[in-house]
Amino acid sequence: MGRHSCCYKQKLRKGLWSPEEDEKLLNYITKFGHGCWSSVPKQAGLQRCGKSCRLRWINYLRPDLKRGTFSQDEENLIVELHAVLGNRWSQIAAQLPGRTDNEIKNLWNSCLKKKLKQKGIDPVTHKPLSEVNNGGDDRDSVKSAKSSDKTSHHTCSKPSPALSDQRIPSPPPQAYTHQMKQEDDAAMGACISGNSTMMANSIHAVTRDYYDDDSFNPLQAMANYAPPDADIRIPSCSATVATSTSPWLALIGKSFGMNSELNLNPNNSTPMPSIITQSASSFLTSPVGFRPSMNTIQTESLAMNRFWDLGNSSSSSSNSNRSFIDNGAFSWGLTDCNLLDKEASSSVALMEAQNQIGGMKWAMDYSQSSSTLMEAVNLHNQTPQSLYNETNPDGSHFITTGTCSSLLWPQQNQLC
DNA sequence: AAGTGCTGCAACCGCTCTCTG
DNA sequence: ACAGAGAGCGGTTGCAGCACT
Repeated sequence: MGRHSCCYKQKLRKGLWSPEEDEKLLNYITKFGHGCWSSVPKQAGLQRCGKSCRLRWINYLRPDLKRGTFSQDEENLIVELHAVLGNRWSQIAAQLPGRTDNEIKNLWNSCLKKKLKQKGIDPVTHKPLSEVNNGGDDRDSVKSAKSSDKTSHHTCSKPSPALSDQRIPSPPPQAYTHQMKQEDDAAMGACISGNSTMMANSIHAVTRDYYDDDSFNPLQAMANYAPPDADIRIPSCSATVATSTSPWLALIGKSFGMNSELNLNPNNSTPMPSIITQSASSFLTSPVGFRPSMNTIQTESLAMNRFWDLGNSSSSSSNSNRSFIDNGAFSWGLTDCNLLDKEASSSVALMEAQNQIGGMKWAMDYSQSSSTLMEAVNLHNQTPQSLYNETNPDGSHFITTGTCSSLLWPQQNQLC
């Protein structure tokens, strides 16, 4: 416990900021920028620590802040994002222009949690409260009940860890066998072709990689493995994707862990819960991806030998074509929903699915053809790499990489 | 009018990560 | 490789203002 080290050195003001202090800070940063925060208070003539100045600027003085109450759309988006990202307030805030993480965090703790509970949804797991209570582990609810018997919200104890706090451990080293690849290929193919029986297997195939259970959440994993400055984009645009035509959506819905009873039969038109549909559809119908940091790749991703695809399904009824580019870190999901559409392909001059692996950059040029063999270029040594147009059991196609696979499966030549 | 409890917001605290020397 | 400083994040607390008795 104690004050930040910089505050020990001299007697610094704490507490609320006066209008004069605000003006000094605003004037200084407007003229000179903040640069090194620790030097800001001195330069600006403030008896504050740099940390306090930074916070005041970010949460209150920044000119691009949108003040005022949150709209219903914003609240909905926060709930959706929280379901995916957990208490990653800064990442949630990144999706809401003009809003700060602190603001969103306060809104969540003071308002949205209650609203969800009133709707019978557990704010931690985003599952129905009845389900959570049955599990007997609704710690947050228990605590809330206890604290409500007392005095104020301040008596709330530390909430149970959200999904985001449950860091996904590095997967155990695992040899990648021919059989496993075949299973994965079949599973992915099934995922694409909409074969319901095989799709069930595909879920298993995807999740089995790391945890031997269905709790694995690829979106959560993506967020967890992403570096703090990662460019994770979950655009708010929300095209309608019918679950009946989008097995991949069903897969992601399952992976969200929000509805374990999700019917995976693509011919079944049972609507998904709206929160899943919206989250998943917005996720899937827009370019999504992030650039893993080198550290991430070196320390975590390269230790894996299997990865998942984060592409998006076609929003049309066609689920036959799909591109996933396995590159050893994550399969980049930069495939636009129309990318493989022939008419649209010409407009996509260069859809870059670029990543860095050990200093190599990969770029996929989709401008040549949308349905035949494509070329990937290793930018590092300019070596063309082949992409293969593969055929699903039902005759539909999907695209996968050739030589790139040696990165995905580094032990390809030493298969068990 | 005074006391009490509740609420929402702003700010602080401690921790972790990253950068730099 | 290591230590220290800075930046950023999420959890927590302090407090002003409001509602209610």
